[in-house]
Amino acid sequence: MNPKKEDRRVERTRMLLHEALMALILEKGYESVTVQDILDRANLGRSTFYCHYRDKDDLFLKGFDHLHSMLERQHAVAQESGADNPAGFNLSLELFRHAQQNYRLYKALVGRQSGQMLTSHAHTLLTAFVRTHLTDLCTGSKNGPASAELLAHWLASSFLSLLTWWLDNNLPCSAEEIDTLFRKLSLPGVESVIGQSLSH
Amino acid sequence: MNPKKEDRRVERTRMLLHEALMALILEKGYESVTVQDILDRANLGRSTFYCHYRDKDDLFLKGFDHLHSMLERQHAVAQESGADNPAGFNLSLELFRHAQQNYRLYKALVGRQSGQMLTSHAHTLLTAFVRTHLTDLCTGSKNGPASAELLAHWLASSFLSLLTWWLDNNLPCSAEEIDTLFRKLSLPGVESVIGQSLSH
Amino acid sequence: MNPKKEDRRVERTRMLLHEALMALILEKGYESVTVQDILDRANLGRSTFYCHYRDKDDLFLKGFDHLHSMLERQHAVAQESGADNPAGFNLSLELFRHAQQNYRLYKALVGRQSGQMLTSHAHTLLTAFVRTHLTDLCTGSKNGPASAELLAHWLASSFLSLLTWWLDNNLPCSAEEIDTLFRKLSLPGVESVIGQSLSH
Amino acid sequence: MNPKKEDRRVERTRMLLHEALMALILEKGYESVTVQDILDRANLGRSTFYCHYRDKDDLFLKGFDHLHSMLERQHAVAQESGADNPAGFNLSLELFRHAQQNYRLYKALVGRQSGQMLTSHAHTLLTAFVRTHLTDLCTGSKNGPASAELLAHWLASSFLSLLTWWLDNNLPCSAEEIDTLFRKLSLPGVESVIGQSLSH
DNA sequence: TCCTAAGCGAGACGGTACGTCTTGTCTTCCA
DNA sequence: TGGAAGACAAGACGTACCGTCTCGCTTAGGA
Repeated sequence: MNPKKEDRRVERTRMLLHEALMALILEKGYESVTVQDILDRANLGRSTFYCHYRDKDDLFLKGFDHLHSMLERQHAVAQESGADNPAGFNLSLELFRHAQQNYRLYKALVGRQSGQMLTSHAHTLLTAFVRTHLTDLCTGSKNGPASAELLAHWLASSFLSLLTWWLDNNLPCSAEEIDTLFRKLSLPGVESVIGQSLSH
Repeated sequence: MNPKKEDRRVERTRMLLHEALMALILEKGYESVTVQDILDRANLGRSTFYCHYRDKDDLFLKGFDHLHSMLERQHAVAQESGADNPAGFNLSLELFRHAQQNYRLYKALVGRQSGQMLTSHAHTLLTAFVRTHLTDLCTGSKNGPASAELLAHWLASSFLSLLTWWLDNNLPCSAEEIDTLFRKLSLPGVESVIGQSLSH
Repeated sequence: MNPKKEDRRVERTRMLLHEALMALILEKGYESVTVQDILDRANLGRSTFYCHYRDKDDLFLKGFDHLHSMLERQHAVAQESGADNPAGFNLSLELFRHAQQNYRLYKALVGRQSGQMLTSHAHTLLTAFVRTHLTDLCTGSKNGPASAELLAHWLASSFLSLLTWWLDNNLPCSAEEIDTLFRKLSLPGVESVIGQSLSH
Repeated sequence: MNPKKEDRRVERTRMLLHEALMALILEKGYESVTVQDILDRANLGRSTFYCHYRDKDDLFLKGFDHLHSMLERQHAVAQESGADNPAGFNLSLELFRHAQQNYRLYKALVGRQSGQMLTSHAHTLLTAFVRTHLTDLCTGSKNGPASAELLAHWLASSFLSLLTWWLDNNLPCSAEEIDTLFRKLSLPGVESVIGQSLSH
């Protein structure tokens, strides 16, 4: 009847673990962080960790889940606001802005220290997202469906490349500027391949 | 004058180790491969391994060295053949071709199974290479030197993205085609940013 | 107040390790016993061993500690029961008896198979013990303190020599008999050197 | 017919190895000395070592052989000079003198640093030697042959105990004095056990 | 004088044990 | 009763020696 207190404790424990991991990633890089490191930092026992998470990766990816949620929400918004911004490319700006607001978190999750795991996870998600929106555009063009897959893959890489650079260089410019750069770099290439102009 | 039998033995041992690692990467992925796995596969003793290489990563990266050598040689050729192909971008086709010729090797080194280590190493090398050739182009344009750095970073990502996709999808098209795609995707973006046309 | 179950587990683990070592010493001799042998015999994991002991020697010497404790307790008893038995020589009989009662343990710890380490450790302890009690006797005699040191050293050797012989020959006589022999062999020599009669 | 030069080289090599080992024993103790240490010190190659000796122990024991020879020669002399010095006890003085003359060698071979191996080897030899001479004395006495064995064992221990102490304390007294001590300590005990006076 | 056998340096090699480290499970304690 | 504490098994790691081995170089006695 009163799940409050207990859930609070659980939530607190998870937050401690999450924050310990983030702090440690920024200090030593993802790969060097040990489960024991996290435990020591969070002042928790070993079993507590494995009670909540399957392993280090699990804890790490759970911390990434709200990014994914945002991606989904962004998708909905993009659909509402009409197709005037094809390929969901307005997502990029939102992501850059979100990264700016949660600088330290993003740096731990996506930056040079983060290991490849999350980056490749994010790459997969982004690719899937972009692919959905590209398939329409590519139909009818001379490029087969392989090209849509490839384009999605490439666009995700392109975006993550800029995001990573931006974070690892401590946000040398505004989110709007880096987003503009992303569009100026990526869209002409896409257009030249699908032989069709994108409104940007 | 006579590198003799001993060197032959050493060379044979290193080759055995190298090939065992490559085979195992393709089977189980880089991270899962154990030093003992390599030893068993190559029929060698533990100390022999550590006599030649510091650890698994060392062996792996040594196998990547001739790629680096090729990059360097390619650089020399590019300089000789004239600047008609600015930014050294003819390198990309050579790399795609080389990857095609050494398909299995590249797949082990760069593909999905390879872990991030080499990819990030390759990224660093490519970035450095491209940066050198971009600096000239960027001077005089409105973009500061930071942009040259960023462009190099982005171009390296773009290239590796296509290379990875190509390898992981079992070479669905010819090296020339994937290179054309790379150029069509990447160059327009670069031109639009530096505000200058590249001959391609 | 409650040392509880956890400590029981630890105690059981240590006992398993200790008994495995003792058994293996009797089978193959101390030097030939491997940490892995002990682990296999005790059905324990490698890290468990190193969690409790620094190395094989450590485990071995810890098993010797209660002998040392007994030596200390014996010392107390000897002091109580009066100086009628000078030089603490009644210790010898107690040691022989204890060895008889813990035949297999002593054989592993002190016998031919035990390596030199414990023997020399025991020698050091015995020497220290005897020295303490000899110093009084030697003062006033013509021998300097160096002689007390030497006598202690020699007595310890003499005792260990008989103990070793007795154990390695599977207790060919009773503890009382071997102790009598020890006294008949050792005390006359001591008396002849310090020029003073010992009640025996 | 003329094995000269080659044997000289061989002899020189063995001497180098032997002296390297002795020096290293005095520096670090027998157990800590590595075959590689010996090789480095002697400026010899690995195979050279194993060409002459089976292992470190072999080299060590070979260095002990002339002590054994001396024991044998001493035995012959003792027999010639008559049985006026029963039990070959005049050997002890010769040994102490020899040890004094070859102080550093003995210290390496017998001292605290030497490991147990040689000591136990020497103990075996001494025991055998003494046993031979004791058997006569013991026959007819109330003690069975086991006692002769035990007495030999004990006498060897007693002698080695004093020798070790003498060497490890840097020869605090003359060979004659330590020998006198040895006899004053050991012979009364022997007499008291075999119930028979020994001329000393 | 050349030849041939040996001693020798150099060091690769297979193997075994070491002590360290990290992981994920499992058991027990305690609030 | 469920979270905390931490003992435990498992097994990879990189290091240290060992004893074997193959290979040339050198050197000296006999042809």
